[in-house]
Amino acid sequence: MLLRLPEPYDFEVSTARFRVFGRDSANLWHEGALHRVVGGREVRIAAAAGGVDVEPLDHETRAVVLKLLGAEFELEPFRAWADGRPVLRELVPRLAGFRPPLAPDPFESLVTSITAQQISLVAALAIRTRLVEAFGLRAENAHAFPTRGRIAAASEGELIALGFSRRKAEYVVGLARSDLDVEALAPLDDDEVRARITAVRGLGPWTAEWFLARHLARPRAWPAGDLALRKAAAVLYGLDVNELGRSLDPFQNLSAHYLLTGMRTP
DNA sequence: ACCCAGGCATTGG
DNA sequence: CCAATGCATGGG
Repeated sequence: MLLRLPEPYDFEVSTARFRVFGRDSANLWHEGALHRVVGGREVRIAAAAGGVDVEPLDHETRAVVLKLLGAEFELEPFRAWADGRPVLRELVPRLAGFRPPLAPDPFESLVTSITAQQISLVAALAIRTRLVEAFGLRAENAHAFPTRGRIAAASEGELIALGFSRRKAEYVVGLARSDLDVEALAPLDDDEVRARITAVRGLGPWTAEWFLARHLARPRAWPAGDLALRKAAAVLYGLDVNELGRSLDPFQNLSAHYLLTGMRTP
């Protein structure tokens, strides 16, 4: 079934994230399509004219796939705004049809960020995929991301055996067992979300900001502590990342995604 | 054998 | 309050 997305939409460019860092068993690139488990069933998402082909497509799947593919971003105002600006004026047309994908699930988003703290995304994904395959139920080819309950029931030793540092094993299990209500964050304003997230051990400013950016799709989210984003600010603008962030208001989130994707898409 | 890679908590001044 | 330190893996 066709699931429409605002045009232009380039599925290959938009989903490159799910391929370039290695095998992602929860967002699996398989036979030219993106596979993800929704409600226990494997869903196949493929390029199609006017949007994507989704099979099977039910009510829940529609919502998850729209979230996953970043349908909620308003790209038209961003493109118009970017047109008058240095760097983005060239970058946005070069990545025409790029719509940043999102993490559909809040717990998954936070755990994914913990795995990616400090180490390369290739190393982080290798570890995360081992976690997904160890604790997430498999459908056909893809695995569901492990549930919070399953992680809460795991031991730190089991995570260490998958390649987590002792600290990160504590963070992940501790988050799963914490009283943070991740579903309750969505209606809160940016600063309140930051405060609730950073109150949890192992979740710092960088993780909070990526949660705002990649799960809640907040327009002004700007992970200034991000190593790759600091490099992009220096290389593309010759600016400090915080200065650049202020100059990109109110489109910091989309700008960050375009800058990072542009940096690794020659 | 190094060194770096999309952080964070902890410790010591 | 700011600087230094350890962390584990994958790739160069």
